[in-house]
Amino acid sequence: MGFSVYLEGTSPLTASKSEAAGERGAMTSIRDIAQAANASVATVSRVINNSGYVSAETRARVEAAIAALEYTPNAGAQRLRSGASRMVGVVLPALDVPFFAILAHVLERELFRRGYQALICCTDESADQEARYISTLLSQQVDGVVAASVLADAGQYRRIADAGIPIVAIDRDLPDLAVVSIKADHALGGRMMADHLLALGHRRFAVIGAPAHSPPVLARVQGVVDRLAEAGLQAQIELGRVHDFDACRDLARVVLTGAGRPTALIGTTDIAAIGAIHAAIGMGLAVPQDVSVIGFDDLPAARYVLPALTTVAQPLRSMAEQAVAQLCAMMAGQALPAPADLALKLVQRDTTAPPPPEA
Amino acid sequence: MGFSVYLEGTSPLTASKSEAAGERGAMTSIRDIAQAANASVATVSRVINNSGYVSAETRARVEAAIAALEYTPNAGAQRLRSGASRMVGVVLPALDVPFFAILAHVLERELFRRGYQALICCTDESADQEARYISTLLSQQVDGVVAASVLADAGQYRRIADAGIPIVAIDRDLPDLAVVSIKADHALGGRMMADHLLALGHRRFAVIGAPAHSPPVLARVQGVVDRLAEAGLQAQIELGRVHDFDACRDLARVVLTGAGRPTALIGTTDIAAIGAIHAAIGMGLAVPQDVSVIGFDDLPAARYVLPALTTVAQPLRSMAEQAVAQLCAMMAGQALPAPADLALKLVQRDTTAPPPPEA
DNA sequence: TTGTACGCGTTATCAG
DNA sequence: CTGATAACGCGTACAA
Repeated sequence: MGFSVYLEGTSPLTASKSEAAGERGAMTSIRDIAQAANASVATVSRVINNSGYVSAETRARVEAAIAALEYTPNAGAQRLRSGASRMVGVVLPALDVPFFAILAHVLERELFRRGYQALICCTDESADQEARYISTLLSQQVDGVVAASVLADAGQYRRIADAGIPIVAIDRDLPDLAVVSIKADHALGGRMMADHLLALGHRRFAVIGAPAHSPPVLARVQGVVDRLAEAGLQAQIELGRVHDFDACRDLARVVLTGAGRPTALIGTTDIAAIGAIHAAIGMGLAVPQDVSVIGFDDLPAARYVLPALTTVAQPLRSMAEQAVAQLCAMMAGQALPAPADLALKLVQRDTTAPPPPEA
Repeated sequence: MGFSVYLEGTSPLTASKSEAAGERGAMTSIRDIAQAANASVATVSRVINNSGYVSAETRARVEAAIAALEYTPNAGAQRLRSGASRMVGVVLPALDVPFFAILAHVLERELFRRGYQALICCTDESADQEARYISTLLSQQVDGVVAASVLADAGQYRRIADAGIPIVAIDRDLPDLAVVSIKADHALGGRMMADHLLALGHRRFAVIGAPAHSPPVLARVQGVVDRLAEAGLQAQIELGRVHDFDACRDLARVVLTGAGRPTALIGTTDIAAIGAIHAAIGMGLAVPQDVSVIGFDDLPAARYVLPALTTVAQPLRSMAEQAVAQLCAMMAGQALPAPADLALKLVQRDTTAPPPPEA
């Protein structure tokens, strides 16, 4: 009876609370369902987390109450208590660029499959933005971070690493931070582009594209340069600052206008190559009869152009999958899985052919 | 002196805690900086939130401590305390589809600009996934939701609405849920496509594309049908289930092979139209001399194809901006801003021309 | 102007 | 097997 009196003392309070559901409906808490199931909060917690012993009968009562009251655990409270948020920050420059959109898509999907929510952060290539995003991620206590940012400033990521949060870098390095870095061999990719065109018989090359501040892009260019040097050849190189269709097309136009017009145009990306195709055709040149064009990435757009673009495919989706696998291992404190290979592949379509006879 | 003794009593505890920073570094809390600044937690909180009175001197000390200890507020605790998470759920089918990627990009950027973190959820068009995402959003206590999902099952969103969380729908309706819906006039868009081709003199039409379960797509088709009916004409209609380049190309190929070949192909989206161009050219037909093609959306890819695609542009970015503006007003409990108009625009490029003479 | 103390919803520890 | 209870970090009445 004394027990009953104690309950009566607290219940009016709870009643008045559920009454005040006016604006932001007060969440039904573990306590509400404890009361409804005639159990203690501890027992309810045990049911929810499958931890400790709970009799089948009690469990049934609790589960019924959970279903009836449409209980949803409060993630904020769980996080406060446990320190883990089941959230992962995904930092990238933009989503309206297919390369990063595809990356983000696969990352998000794989993370969610394993019970993590992705916190996607678009830095717009602004260091300022990036710093603010990092603060947010810290504040949100993310359990891990995937960084696909192009910014050179690794300083911000030090704050993450210092907090003991594991980081995986995609398509870039994060020097001095003990992290995993997932990326294709871009220098090799450059060599592959040059190789293909050399084999077709080309001797006059130009490399056009952007963005010049991106390490992967520069690595590709270097690969081209190295391979051509081995053949005793050089390339005209025109790199722009912004990675934009129009800008790349204009770059190609300049290259095609100069004396000793190249017979092979190497785009640093598919977009650059597509711009080059437009430039050539706009000048009355035939692709690939007058000029060959090759790209890099093999984005969906590579198949949309006519003629369809020959390009070097990057295993974007595998990269994302592998990044998640590695990060999850780090977050769980397990041994890192062996890195699967990220082989590049030449995809020959319709924009490359032997150079015209007179060249 | 008694004061000093009191401090000594508590400090060893704090010291031992910061020592145990082993695995997941224990966050520096408001208490740590209170101690460092020789102030109380209340004062520190006041400084952080700019609420209540704080002397300039104290404020300076506190801010110095915050900077020195690299304090970051614990979002989980803030949320637990305040009930607001400063997070917004963004539910869409996929990110590897440019239409949604662009939407997500602008939504994310605009939300962050206003202090909200986007929680991007890709449902992959699976009702099951969607339900699980909704649970997560509830669990995370998001302050609002933007839904661009294609799923017809509005039932899940009732759970959100029931929790008193404001919802804005983009590019779809959410019937029976008192929400704002941001979308272009797709029926009018269909009419515009038909109008343009009729004005050029076309009389034999086909509509091809996907996905057939998308209300906006169906509205466009209906617009085409209505406009053609006014001209006493009909169209052959072929809608597929998956919205995929190859599938759409195959659809167009079938249409172009049949008797009474159409002179005008209307794609339900840019991707469908691009597929149609490939089909036509692959069959030896010239675009636009033999067959005209028009698309819908004006995605970047519309400019990549050759010839460049004539299409009806949808103000994607304005839609996203407006969705955020509306949602923020709802979350702040303010009056909804007047909806700016979302005018469609015909973008004439190189895939439409008068039909061939013999037609 | 500043400090104390309570409670938000959870989980984990400890008694029963 | 189950229940009471102490934190987690923060914001805020209320007291000083």
